[in-house]
Amino acid sequence: MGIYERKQREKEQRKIEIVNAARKVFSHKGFNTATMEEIASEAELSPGTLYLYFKNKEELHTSLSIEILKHIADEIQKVVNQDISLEEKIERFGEVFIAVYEYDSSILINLFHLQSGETLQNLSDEVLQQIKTYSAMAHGAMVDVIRDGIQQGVFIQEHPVALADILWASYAGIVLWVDSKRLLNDQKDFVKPTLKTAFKIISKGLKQQ
Amino acid sequence: MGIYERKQREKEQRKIEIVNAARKVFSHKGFNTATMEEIASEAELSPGTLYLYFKNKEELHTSLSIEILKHIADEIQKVVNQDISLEEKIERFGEVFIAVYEYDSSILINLFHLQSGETLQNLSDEVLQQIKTYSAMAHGAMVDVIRDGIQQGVFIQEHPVALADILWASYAGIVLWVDSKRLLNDQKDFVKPTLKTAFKIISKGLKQQ
Amino acid sequence: MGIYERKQREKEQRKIEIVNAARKVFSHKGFNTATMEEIASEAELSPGTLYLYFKNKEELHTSLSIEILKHIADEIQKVVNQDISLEEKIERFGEVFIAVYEYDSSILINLFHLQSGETLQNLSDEVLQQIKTYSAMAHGAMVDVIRDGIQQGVFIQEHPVALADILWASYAGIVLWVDSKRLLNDQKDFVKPTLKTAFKIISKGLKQQ
Amino acid sequence: MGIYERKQREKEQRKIEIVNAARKVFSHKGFNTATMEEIASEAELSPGTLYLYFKNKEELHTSLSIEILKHIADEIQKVVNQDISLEEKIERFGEVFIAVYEYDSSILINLFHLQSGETLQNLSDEVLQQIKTYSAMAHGAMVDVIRDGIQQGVFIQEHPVALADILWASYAGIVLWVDSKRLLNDQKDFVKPTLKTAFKIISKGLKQQ
DNA sequence: TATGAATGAGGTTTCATTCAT
DNA sequence: TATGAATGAAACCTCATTCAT
Repeated sequence: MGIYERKQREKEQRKIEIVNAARKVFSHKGFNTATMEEIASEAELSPGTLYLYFKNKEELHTSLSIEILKHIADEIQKVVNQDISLEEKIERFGEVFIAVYEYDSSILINLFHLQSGETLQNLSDEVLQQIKTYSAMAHGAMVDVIRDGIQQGVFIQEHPVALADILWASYAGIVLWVDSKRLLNDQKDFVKPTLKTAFKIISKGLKQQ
Repeated sequence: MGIYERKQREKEQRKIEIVNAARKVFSHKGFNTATMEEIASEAELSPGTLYLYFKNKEELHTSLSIEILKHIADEIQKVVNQDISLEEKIERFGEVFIAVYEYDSSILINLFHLQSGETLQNLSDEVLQQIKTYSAMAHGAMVDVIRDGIQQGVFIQEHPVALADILWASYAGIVLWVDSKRLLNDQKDFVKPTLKTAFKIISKGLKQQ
Repeated sequence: MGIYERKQREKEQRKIEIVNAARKVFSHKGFNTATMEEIASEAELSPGTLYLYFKNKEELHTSLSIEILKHIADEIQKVVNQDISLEEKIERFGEVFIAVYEYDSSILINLFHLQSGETLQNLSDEVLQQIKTYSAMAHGAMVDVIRDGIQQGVFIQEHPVALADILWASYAGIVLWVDSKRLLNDQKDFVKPTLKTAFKIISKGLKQQ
Repeated sequence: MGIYERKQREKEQRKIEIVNAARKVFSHKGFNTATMEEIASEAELSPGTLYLYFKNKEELHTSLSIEILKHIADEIQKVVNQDISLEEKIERFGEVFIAVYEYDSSILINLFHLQSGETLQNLSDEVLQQIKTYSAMAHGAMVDVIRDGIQQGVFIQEHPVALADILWASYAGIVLWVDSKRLLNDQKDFVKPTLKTAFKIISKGLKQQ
């Protein structure tokens, strides 16, 4: 491994550390309340250093969403590759969202944040493109499954992209909402069963007949 | 009408004007980017005046969500009272969300924002209580329909509160998500058909058999 | 009594009510923290009305000091008229300050406030003149006693005006200081004995031999 | 000197610069009228920088009083260590206050301000503790002198702490008052002789017989 | 005379971002 | 590359004061 590659890898590593610190702080405080200084301190770096790796606060925040989009895309692809029925795959997609939620419950809020006009308008074209790409990847795998299902007559006859959107949105939305109810009610045990039920309903609704 | 009542009504009117101005500005700019000065200027008032009617920026913003929660609760109640089948009611609930979305597409984002931990933690108990109340009202009407459906064997056997949550969350989430795709793609005409499909899927998933 | 006199008297009465309310609020909160709205509310009037009687907040605050200066002048005059020895009069002057302090412990702070450059520079000439006048009256009576004492060889040979200043300042300063120690220590019973001792010391120091 | 010490010293230096600027502006304008922007500009810094060194305006202001309390404590200790009679020490204490007054005539006003309830209630516990500490140090030295004097039968038999309070308060109060008369009368030369007389009176009053 | 809603200037404070070291 | 002190713009919010009624 040449010196350039090593440096490159160290740089990549440092970036990951920052993202991890950022996730911790953004999760805890939310976008507005979190400060760059806190994130720097969590990453055991100085504020200035963050700006060597990220153009500004917004893009640091966005990188969290990109990271998770990548992760979701990967996990969904794994489900697609499994040797199970299409219906089962649809249900497993839901479990991907649950896993993401359990890893960091604030992350889906970030995803929705990201999509809000306020945020989108302030992003650089480059980052916007990244989001579109990874988003498309994650969706793409879903679309494939659905398209297959339609062709085999297992799923209802609708535009597969629209169906993938619906799947994605309702899964993400439900996780988000159920989580917010948990915040309001301070009880936690209903979260997972409710989500399971939700995914069953959606997948049932998708089926032909 | 006495002088007291007139004054009271004027005051109420003024509050509505402020809320309208706030909606316009928050929609356009989002919570952070919007400034109180802009809102005041939109309402043709001075900044200080806003604070005679709302304790701070946060509560002004929240009042938008409360307003819409009230509206949703009303509309859902209207659907409940209609002389149509339970299945149809479920689908009409979706149309309530579409109507809200068409009235002001940013408003559902507010609702999700509102439920995020970041916001909830900064709210006064009084306002928090209001949110819980209206939220409960809106859900309550849904729960009634679902409970009836379960008893009549039309809907699947699950906890009706959980089902209402799922319904609400997936409807709101889908509207939100589909809207964000519109923002990313700059095309609009797929929004409504996609939503319609979504609601059909959910309501189908709810049904017994 | 003509209608003009009655009106005049009512006006005077209203002014006293405002001053009383102002004293209560300023005592409790201090000059900066107190608001005109609070004072108005305490006086069961509207904010605007205060401005019919006082040019601004500063002058309303100053009027408290003028009021107390008048009061001190009166009380000191009473001591002067008593049929007691000059030495005793000097000690009784101290009791006047104690009485003022017991009536409203914040009032001597006001007096010192008043004399600070910050305040003096913002006062109208008219009010400034009033202060000088009443201040001179209060001092005048002291000066008379001291001048007599000097002539009778009871007090030390110094400029009587200077001695009166010293008397006034040390009495006021001690009351103020001892009160502030009370605030820091949350104990109260040492205040009066300490003051008594203080006055004894001063009056002893004044004496010839 | 290592790099850490240099930085530490620079930081200390910067703090002193800010305090100096603050003293100048607060002296000239008083607490309310002075603005942080003015102080920053006087220190040739930006407003934000002040907040790196002081939590808020109140604590910056208070730091002036703490500084002077320290100074007074030192100077009084020096008097205590001098090889002069106890009576002389008492008179020299007065000169400490005169010197402080001549260094910055507004500073004793700050000290009295500080002790007023309005200010004390808004101070952090930490700062409050500092004030108590330095205050106690300054008083402590006075108390020692007085206690000696009582034991030697030179001073009157009273609680030495109370006597120190009286000494402190009358000295500070007199300086303050005499200064305010200067402001009202626009003449200056009577200040020092009056103060001298005052201290003579007090110290005479303290003496046994 | 009294009201009290409205004003709007201006203050404190925060914090993303920069840049000399 | 990393630092972290300094920046300074800009936001929120307060409240003394005014003025139409």
